[in-house]
Amino acid sequence: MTDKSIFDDDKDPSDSYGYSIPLKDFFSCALSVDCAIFGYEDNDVKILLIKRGAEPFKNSWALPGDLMYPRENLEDAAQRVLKSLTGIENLFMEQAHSFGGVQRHPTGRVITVSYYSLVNIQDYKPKASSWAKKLKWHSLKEIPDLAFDHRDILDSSVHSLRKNLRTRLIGFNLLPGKFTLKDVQQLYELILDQKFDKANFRKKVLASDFLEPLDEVESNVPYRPAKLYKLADIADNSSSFEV
Amino acid sequence: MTDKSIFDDDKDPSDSYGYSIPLKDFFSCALSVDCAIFGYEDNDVKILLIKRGAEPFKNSWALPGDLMYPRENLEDAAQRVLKSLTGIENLFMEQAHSFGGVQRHPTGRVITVSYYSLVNIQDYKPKASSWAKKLKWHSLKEIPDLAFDHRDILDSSVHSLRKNLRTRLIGFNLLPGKFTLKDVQQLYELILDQKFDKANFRKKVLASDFLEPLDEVESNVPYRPAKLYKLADIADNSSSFEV
DNA sequence: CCAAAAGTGTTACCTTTACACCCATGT
DNA sequence: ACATGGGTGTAAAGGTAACACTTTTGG
Repeated sequence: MTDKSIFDDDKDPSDSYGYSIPLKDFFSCALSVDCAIFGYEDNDVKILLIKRGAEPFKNSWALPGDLMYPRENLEDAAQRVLKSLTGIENLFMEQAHSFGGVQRHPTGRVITVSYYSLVNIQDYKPKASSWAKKLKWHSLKEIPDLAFDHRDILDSSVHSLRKNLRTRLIGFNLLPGKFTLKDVQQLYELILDQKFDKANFRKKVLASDFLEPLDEVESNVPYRPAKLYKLADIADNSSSFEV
Repeated sequence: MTDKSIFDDDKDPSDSYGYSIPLKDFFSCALSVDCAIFGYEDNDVKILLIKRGAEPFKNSWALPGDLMYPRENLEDAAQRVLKSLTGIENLFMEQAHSFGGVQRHPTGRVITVSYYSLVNIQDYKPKASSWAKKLKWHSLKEIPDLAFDHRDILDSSVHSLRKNLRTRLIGFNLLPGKFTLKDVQQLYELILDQKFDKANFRKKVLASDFLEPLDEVESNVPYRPAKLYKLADIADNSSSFEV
């Protein structure tokens, strides 16, 4: 690990061109990426956690995350790490926030960049691999103690999620390929912790043209089956939808 | 600088606990912070740039930014660097985005975290210091070539600024201590590149309770002087204001 | 027929928009 | 008096919220 002496002579270099500590001492940090993958199932929003099989924080639950290679783009690192630990590939993730507390990693100075995304749990069957011992979708209502400052990272990701759900299309990512309008409404109510009027919610979501009606309805329900919809092809991440 | 060999044996470590390259090789990156400080003057939004007096990109214009010490919090680094290069102290800055392209810094692997803030140019008299040779408020309309990927960082900061201006209070930071409603409107029109109806804009901004009227009016104007306002004490960064 | 949830129409209310008009001041 | 920009009122248009209602299914 980094020579401890680096830490003992931080001085203000601002009075000269160049630096008062050797340039190489600045190049002693590591970067990591942490992925907050939200899923939706049983009318509940869940977060994908792994059980760490490696030190530090061995056996603790944590967000899937790992060190970035020195010659790897941040985005590539996020993709690689997620795939390596959970098997999930090619998932678009959005950068959320960077965490740079000095003491946040016991091994040395590690700054982490968090990414988040939303998936429908039915569509992904993640499987623990590499040093991830276990993997589980945890309800946001019961989050265990997490490694490092992952609780802060998770909270910050939830915040980004809520903020973006109001203005962007990302919410639909959580739903299965075919879904009812009620599913959409329940999802929004759950994430935003807010009730919507059924008639008005439908009008708004249908008016947005993001949904394409299918010639299909629910089956095996003891009441009038609801029409099924899919996400319209034209809808992309830049489309806006205000609830 | 970092031993080149680190870069030549990046391998996928996902098949074993631990890593296929020595742990210390991960700790070979540097972090930097870059500050996008927006100012407002003469009905124009400007960005504070420094002329670099040190390699690399010596003599190029750049956002004020520098390497973070290995034992320094990110936020502390942002404050220190801004003060060191421009003299501006205790300015609240918001984290915007992190940039981690492999080739973005010629010296080695440097990931940068950008921060931004808004100030009223009248209130700050920044002065180039440390390795900043010169310092200048540049109109956003005429940005010179910038060092590193600072153009991308600037664009991303402008984007964050616009996004937040619509829902948060930050816009008022750009204004002097006393200002007219017209000043507010011009600022919003300028940043959002959009015209607002005078009567309606006034109603909205006054209804928000963010402004406190002063017993004072403009002077030396060849027409009816406008009433002056100041930002109300109760208004904080969490207050919302929708234009 | 009933229960349950899907799905729709109507109205009252509120906000936004557009625009006209009056007001205060320096010259 | 008049030109200039400050400041205000109002009515039309549009969107939102609330709620009652009809429809379709399984039992």
